Amino acid sequence: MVKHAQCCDEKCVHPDLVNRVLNELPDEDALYDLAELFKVFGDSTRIRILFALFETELCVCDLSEALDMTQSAISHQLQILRTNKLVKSRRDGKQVYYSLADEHVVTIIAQGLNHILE
Amino acid sequence: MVKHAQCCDEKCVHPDLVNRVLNELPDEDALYDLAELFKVFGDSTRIRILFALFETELCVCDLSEALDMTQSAISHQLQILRTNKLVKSRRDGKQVYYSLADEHVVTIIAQGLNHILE
DNA sequence: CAAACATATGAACAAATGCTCATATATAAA
DNA sequence: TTTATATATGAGCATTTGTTCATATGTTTG
Repeated sequence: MVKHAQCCDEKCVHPDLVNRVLNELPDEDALYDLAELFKVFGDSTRIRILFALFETELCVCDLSEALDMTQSAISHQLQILRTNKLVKSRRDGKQVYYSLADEHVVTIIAQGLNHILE
Repeated sequence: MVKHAQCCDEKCVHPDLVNRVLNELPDEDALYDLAELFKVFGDSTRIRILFALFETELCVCDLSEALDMTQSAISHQLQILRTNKLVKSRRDGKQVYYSLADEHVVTIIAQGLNHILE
């Protein structure tokens, strides 16, 4: 078997461009956080929860019924949404009501829809 | 062990709201596609690739060096980005150059950054 | 206080995901 | 045409992720 040379072992095709890119790239932390944020939107259960909350605040029980899913599954996903500051909650007696944390959520989803609908 | 009643076995807390939500929810296909789109943004390697392409088109080799990752790893991620129409490619000799497919990519990432930066 | 109900959460498990390694394909150069 | 280089891709593997099940926590009611 022949040992192939790896592409770009040395400075290769466009070292100048590579350097420019490296200078402009946001720091690792920001990139990681950004990916984490989009990861939260990247699940259809969570997207459905967010869409449901477009209308109005809802308690866990309502969400569970609207999306036809286990209360436990919904609660787990709500925790992720809460941790990432996409929803907020308030308790009223036995129920806990969830609502969108801010307008960014709507804007981000709207941009995503734009792309989907071409 | 006591058998606990499940929450919402019957129409529960706000059946009216639940119905309204059900009427307004986009169809399953759209929700799935939307989640798929965000899932693509939800990985820091792919986010870094997209950021790198903010500057200029780059060949696989450049990306591989800029992000300090295997050519194979980059190619695999580029395939995902291509499949989801977030980047486009053109061949020039041995190199294949990648660039952003359209402005939506920039807009979506910008909205994400807004949320990160509070 | 005890019982009932709404929600939260840890553990376990199956499915999805991202990387590596080996290799295939495409183009250029010798 | 043979060889070298750039990119693409399938298989394997380790990690992550979403759901379920059991149970804990918090609140109201009797």
